[in-house]
Amino acid sequence: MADSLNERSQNILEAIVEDYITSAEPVGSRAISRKHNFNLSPASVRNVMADMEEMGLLCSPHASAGRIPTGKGFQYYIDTLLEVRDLNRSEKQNLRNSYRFKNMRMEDIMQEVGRVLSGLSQYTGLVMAPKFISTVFRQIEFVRLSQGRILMIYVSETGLVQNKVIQADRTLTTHDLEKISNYLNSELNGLTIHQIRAKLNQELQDDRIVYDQLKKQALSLSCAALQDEIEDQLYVSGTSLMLGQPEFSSAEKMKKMIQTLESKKLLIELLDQGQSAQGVQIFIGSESSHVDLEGCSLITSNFSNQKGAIGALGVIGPVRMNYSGVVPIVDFTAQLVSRVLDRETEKD
Amino acid sequence: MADSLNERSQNILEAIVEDYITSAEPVGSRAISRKHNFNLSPASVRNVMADMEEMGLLCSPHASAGRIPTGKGFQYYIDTLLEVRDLNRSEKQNLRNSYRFKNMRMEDIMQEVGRVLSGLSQYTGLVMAPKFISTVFRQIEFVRLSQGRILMIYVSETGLVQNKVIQADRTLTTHDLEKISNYLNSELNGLTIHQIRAKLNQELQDDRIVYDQLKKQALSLSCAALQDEIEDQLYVSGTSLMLGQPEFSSAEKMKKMIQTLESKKLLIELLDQGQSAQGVQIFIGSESSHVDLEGCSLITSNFSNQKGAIGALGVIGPVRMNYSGVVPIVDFTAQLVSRVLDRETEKD
DNA sequence: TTTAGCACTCACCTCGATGGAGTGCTAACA
DNA sequence: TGTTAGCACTCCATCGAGGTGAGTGCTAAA
Repeated sequence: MADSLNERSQNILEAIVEDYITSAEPVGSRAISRKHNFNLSPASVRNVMADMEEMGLLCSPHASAGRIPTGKGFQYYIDTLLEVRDLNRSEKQNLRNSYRFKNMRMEDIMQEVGRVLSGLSQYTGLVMAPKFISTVFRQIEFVRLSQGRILMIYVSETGLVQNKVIQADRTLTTHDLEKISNYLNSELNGLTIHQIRAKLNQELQDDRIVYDQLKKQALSLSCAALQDEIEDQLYVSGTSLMLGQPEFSSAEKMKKMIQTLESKKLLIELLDQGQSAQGVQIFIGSESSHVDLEGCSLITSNFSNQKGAIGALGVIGPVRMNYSGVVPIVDFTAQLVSRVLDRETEKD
Repeated sequence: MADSLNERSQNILEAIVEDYITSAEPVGSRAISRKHNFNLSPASVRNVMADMEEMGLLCSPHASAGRIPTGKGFQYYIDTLLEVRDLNRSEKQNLRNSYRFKNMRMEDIMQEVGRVLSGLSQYTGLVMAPKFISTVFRQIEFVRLSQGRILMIYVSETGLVQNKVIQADRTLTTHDLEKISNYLNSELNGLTIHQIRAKLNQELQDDRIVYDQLKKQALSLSCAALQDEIEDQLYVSGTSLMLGQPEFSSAEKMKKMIQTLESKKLLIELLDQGQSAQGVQIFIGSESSHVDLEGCSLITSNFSNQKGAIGALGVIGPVRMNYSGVVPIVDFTAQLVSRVLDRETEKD
């Protein structure tokens, strides 16, 4: 995309981005020429900077301030210059020890992951629980509520509990429901929601089913229960942590950020977008993408167990984020969570 | 508590509080004497104000500013001067129409209530779901996870689903679990958790139980499942709304507020405190109570169905809150929610 | 091609002056 | 005795002037 830079320009861009990441202030030519020993005078650095400003990689808030990287500048840095090292053994062990998953519900695990992510990164942690449609069936139960409504409780193979209220035939007795759930539990065990839906559609076509009362009721109930999507669950933690960053020092910007995090919709959308990708992804909320995320970056990774229950986790913070520090944490955490999901699935 | 005020002082205090509620700025003697037709000169008003300042009901941010009510001043206003009118029929109908509870899960209802409360009040809505211990048993199910862990799913009579992972005897088969849950579902139906715990303790004393394998297993499992508390669930909505208030105009204060709302612990504590009370309660977070809530007020009310499932809802905002507008909303919403809980319980 | 030098720009800080809102006090008045 | 007009006083907010420092762009020399 950007015209390619020669090595010197790259070095200078890298230095500017990294200085800016730690200081959050415009970086001047003198600082660059002194701190990093390029053996270049400030004047030379200025020339390079002027070129990069023209290319749209840098900008200056006003005439006599230093330069700050633009969204495009950060993008270039991330695509070309950023070197992400793997965590070493003891770092991995530390990270593992940060997480306490013992005897936790799936919900608690997700929340814990968010909390740790945000604590380690000092930004805001995001975790999207495995999507309903990608989960594998383990068990379903029905509870009769008043007025013909039925509470459906679905447990996925990883122990994720989701529930939903459905309107159903008033004549169904508790005993009927029990028979139906028994039937479904034996029929659907081990299938993904995807497969289940295919199966349901197929059986809907089958005329013979009208003769089997139980099957018919089971079919209509499971259609109501499993055909529609269930809303994604997004856990946001450490909102206040991120607000310590200088980019949110003005009350105005802080409020906007909170609004964005609170509505969740946009975040879910973004996490969805990276769903087909493998490994860590970085979104930069510059002019291009959504207005509400201007000035923010999102580092995410998917996690999934072997059967394919797909969720996502990550960290959202200012564009001026410590990428080299946060990326490996997000990456390894996603691997850890994937492994935990697999452990849940294990038969003993 | 405060030395009683004569009528004129009361009128002036009321005027000051109400002016301050709408303007968020210190109120001067001239404004009071002009806008409200007490037929008093500013000088007279000043005399009264000076007295009330001495009594601790007012204070002035600096020598040449007007007065603002202190926490104590607000307390006096709320205790003595505030007149809360009931909503009229059409207002009630409007409020009823704001809530869409149809085919919603308990969780969704709680969330919806929070959203509407915050939307109507322009402050932050809080809803604490009925406490586990106060709920009435409807159904329990067990799902085997890996490594001898069992997922317990508990549904209360109002349709509130709670789950928990317990460590149990590895030898329990799915079939055993089914028998146990059937047994428990018939034994415990309609009992409160309170009653169930008493029953469990009693049976633990009973030696004969060792001879009945099923009963023994059921007992140990339900102890693990129902004996401990389950964490309270608090729904917080409209955080960003409240941040529009001028008291949070500084980034510093905004951040503090977010932290308080995010940690939830303190809020749950406060909502718990009002649990024995009836009707609407108002907490003023002045010097007396917790530091984190300085400058905030909390308007809450409990809700409960006839069987006693107790939760709480309310609104948190700056001390300078529109009490006369918000109190009736909180009050009537609590009544509505109570009625919804009862409807859930109804047999059809 | 690089660099030293220099003029220039602009944010930021401080300082002092000004104006306005509101108070407290005092003395006069009903 | 309570109320009020008048007045001096206090303090904040705003504005503009002036100085400072960081950093730039340009030019000419090495």
